[in-house]
Amino acid sequence: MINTFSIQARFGAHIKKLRLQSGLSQEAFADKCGLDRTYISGIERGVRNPTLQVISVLAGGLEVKISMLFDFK
Amino acid sequence: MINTFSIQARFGAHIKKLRLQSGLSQEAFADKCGLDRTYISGIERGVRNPTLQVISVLAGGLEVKISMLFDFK
DNA sequence: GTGTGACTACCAGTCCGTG
DNA sequence: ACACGGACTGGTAGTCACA
Repeated sequence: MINTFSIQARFGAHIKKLRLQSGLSQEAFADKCGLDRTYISGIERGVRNPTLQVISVLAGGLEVKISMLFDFK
Repeated sequence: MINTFSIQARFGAHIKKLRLQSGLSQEAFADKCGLDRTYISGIERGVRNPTLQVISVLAGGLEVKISMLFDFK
């Protein structure tokens, strides 16, 4: 697959930024998304590789379009 | 997690559209991405739930920004 | 050139906990 | 409120033969 490494790290950092802008804690955000709190933590730290469905859910939880989650790069 | 519906189908359709606009066959596209042809097929048909890393590779193969892969919706 | 079912190894995602 | 760990289950990555 040979990847494009820090995509997870950059994605996670961006998610964190958007979450903080929404004034949500990781826990509140996780609840809103219906995901596990530790999983959100992992995503933001760049150690998780979320699927399309999860990315979609994250966008929903942040109340933004998916494309906005990729407004870095 | 409760599924946010046909996000996969819509994503796949959009990938297909972008691929055709690039004049690539599934095979050529798969080669360019370093992925299997049948895997691309699955994504375009909406039966696969690709991860962030795969999505990143797809964007690279199409030579577009990731956010452009979500320009639907 | 593409759709599809089946397959194994590995990871996505959950749940328990700690500091 | 968050980082980080271990253990677990189901789903995804990646590939094949065949239509």
